[in-house]
Amino acid sequence: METPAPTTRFADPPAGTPRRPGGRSARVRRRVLDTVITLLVERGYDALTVDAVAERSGVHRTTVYRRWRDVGGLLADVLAEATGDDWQPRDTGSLRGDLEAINQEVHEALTAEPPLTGALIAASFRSPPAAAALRAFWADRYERCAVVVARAVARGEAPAGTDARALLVAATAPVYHELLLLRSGADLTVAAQAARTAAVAARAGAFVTA
Amino acid sequence: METPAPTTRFADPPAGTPRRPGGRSARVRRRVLDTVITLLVERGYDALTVDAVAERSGVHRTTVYRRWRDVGGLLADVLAEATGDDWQPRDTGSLRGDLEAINQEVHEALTAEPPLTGALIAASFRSPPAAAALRAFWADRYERCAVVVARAVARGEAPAGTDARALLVAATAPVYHELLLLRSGADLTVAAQAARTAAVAARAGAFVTA
DNA sequence: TCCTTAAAGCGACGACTGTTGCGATAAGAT
DNA sequence: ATCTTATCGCAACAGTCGTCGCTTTAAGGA
Repeated sequence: METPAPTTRFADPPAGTPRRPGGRSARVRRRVLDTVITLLVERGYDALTVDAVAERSGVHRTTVYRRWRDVGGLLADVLAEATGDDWQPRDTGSLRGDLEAINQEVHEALTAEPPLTGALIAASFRSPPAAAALRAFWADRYERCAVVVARAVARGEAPAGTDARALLVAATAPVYHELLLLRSGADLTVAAQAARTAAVAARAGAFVTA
Repeated sequence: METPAPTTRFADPPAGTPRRPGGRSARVRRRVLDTVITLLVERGYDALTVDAVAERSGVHRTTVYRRWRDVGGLLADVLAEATGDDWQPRDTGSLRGDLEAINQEVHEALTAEPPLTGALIAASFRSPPAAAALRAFWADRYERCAVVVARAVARGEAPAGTDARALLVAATAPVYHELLLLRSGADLTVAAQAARTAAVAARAGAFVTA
């Protein structure tokens, strides 16, 4: 004659936001996320299973499944934690130089071993939370890079009204495309070439929208 | 006192190339590949398991596993079959128009429902055969598109020595980037904008390598 | 300090994945 | 027509994935 026990717990917050975020939950979260990074670095993406994370971290399988649902959820949480860093684009003195510097970092991230970025992207195709986290990460990055365009406009390297995002996408997209999709064994010249092209197009006013 | 039976069959050709490609093997292949496409269209990528394909096609699980190994192998075979079509880029009379037409097709492919292209790309991150097939497909497409650049050079819209592949990648990469990675709800203007930018850069000689 | 109950731990389960050994069938050569 | 053997069908298996009902622990409020 009591109220029936709820069949599902954790109804409202789907993952990562316990209503008692204190001591134990915090410790569990920390141990799990640390383990995710460790496993990813040591054994790569394919070895990153929920079971492996659970065993290695000493947290029970069921707990991981309930709080993070799957590997994508785990990666999303790791990524969310990493998004709030203090990264800023370098200031090299020219638009082309700035874009080249950005593209070099993109190139490094995409060719790093183990392929952490690649793992996140692969996961984003299977897990909506991972996709959302990655989208947020990139939105943040592109926003911070807008200052590069502002500086270029101030120097007269691009006309006023230049669409910063479009310019940045044009500069970086070829690097992602070659390395991630076409998987050509592209070296750093791709990064430089794409940056140069975007700078030329910007000067010609190709990114002025209105 | 006979030679011991080999424990593994299908040693040399890993997939899809039986040494007796005749009647039965051909029928099995056809039924399986048709089923892959059907399932992909009807239920999407996540429902595309080896078991589902086996059951639906009436071919035994074991046979599918032996010939195609996994879902990636199945998709790779489907893709290989689709690569040999007679596709050609449209001739609109201008570089910008040609690039726009190409980008429109890319846009369509990436936003099609169900997301067949997306499924292939997702699979390419997990299966080397699928990745190889996709790479071959794109290499073929970019090669066929080179004629667009040749026409542009002939019309004087780009200087001689323009790197066709670099130009085409610059034109198309932003569309893939926005739709696949950034997942912004980008409409066709992205396609047009990227084509326009690439055309401007080409005219300015941004793709002349030497 | 005590109480309520959110969250973690536990064991078992059904479903699915991929493999193996063996027998049955038929492709392709003679 | 006959024979060899590549390929397919079959059944059973271990391993993994994700879930569920239940118990135990401890977070956070009184």
